[in-house]
Amino acid sequence: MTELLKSKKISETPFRKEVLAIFRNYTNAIPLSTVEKELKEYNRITLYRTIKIFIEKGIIHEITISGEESNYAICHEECSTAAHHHQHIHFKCSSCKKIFCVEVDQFPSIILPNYKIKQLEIQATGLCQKCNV
Amino acid sequence: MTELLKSKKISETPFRKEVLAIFRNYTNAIPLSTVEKELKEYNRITLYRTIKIFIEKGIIHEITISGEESNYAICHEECSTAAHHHQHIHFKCSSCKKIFCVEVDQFPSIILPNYKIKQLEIQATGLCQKCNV
DNA sequence: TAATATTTGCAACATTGTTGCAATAAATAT
DNA sequence: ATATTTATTGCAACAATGTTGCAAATATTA
Ligand SMILES: [Mn+2]
Ligand SMILES: [Mn+2]
Ligand SMILES: [Zn+2]
Ligand SMILES: [Zn+2]
Repeated sequence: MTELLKSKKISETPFRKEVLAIFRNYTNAIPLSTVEKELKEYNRITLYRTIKIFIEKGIIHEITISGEESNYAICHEECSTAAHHHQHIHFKCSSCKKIFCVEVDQFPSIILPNYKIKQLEIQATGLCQKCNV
Repeated sequence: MTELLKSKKISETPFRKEVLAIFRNYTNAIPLSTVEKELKEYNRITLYRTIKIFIEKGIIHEITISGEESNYAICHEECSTAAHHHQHIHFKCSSCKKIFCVEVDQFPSIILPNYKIKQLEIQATGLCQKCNV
């Protein structure tokens, strides 16, 4: 299962495997601080570089929400090295604060008179299943 | 026209008027670095605090795009002190790199089986009118 | 197993944002 | 208009976040 690193053509080091495993253990997106908590021991700089290369290689993607720490999640769709083009939305639960990547069968489209839209990115806020009892 | 500061119940100081005027002179969203360039002379800390209070009071709103400097734009809709609820999308032109707040007559809605969506935030990428010749 | 390419960790630095506090300026009440 | 009250500004000092060059260590390839 750590074939992923090889398939993305980056060296398979213990540290990278460890970080990848952390992302895989979560069903939601997580910030750097969570990755840090999960790692027993780590070098701050190496972690930054690991996150960076994971994003570049299409292993994880970044989710930014105003005024909050960036979150990161595994790319389930096949992401190119060049760009992340996800047809899913980012859902933030206002109760448990977790951020989920959610597939949606009918991704909306917008037409604007004076703009040529190539891509949409959608963030939703609300309640996740667990919190919406 | 500087009534805005009074109406938002914050003191009307020369510096705040100056910063507000800068935002009003742009039709697109701008990052802090642009505000800084426009100001002849300024105190870094005061500027941070000004941006912060402008956001809190619903005068401007923040637009965050992955891996980029935050951008800020005047709130044209009436924003409460509590939260910014904009029914417009944020459009980033991949050519001129400008970010625009764009009204859309039919704001899309999404229904997800396991989530209760309260609010959507939409970012679009593509070409603006000027760049789409 | 040796040669080569890549990653890691250190030191040092850059950038970005925050806080306490006294001086200053703005708003309000006389 | 002037005094009183309240809020803002700027300084110093700090905290958090992210970056770079480079030598040692490790992974990949031959
Ligand atoms: Mn996602
Ligand atoms: Mn906007
Ligand atoms: Zn939840
Ligand atoms: Zn453009």
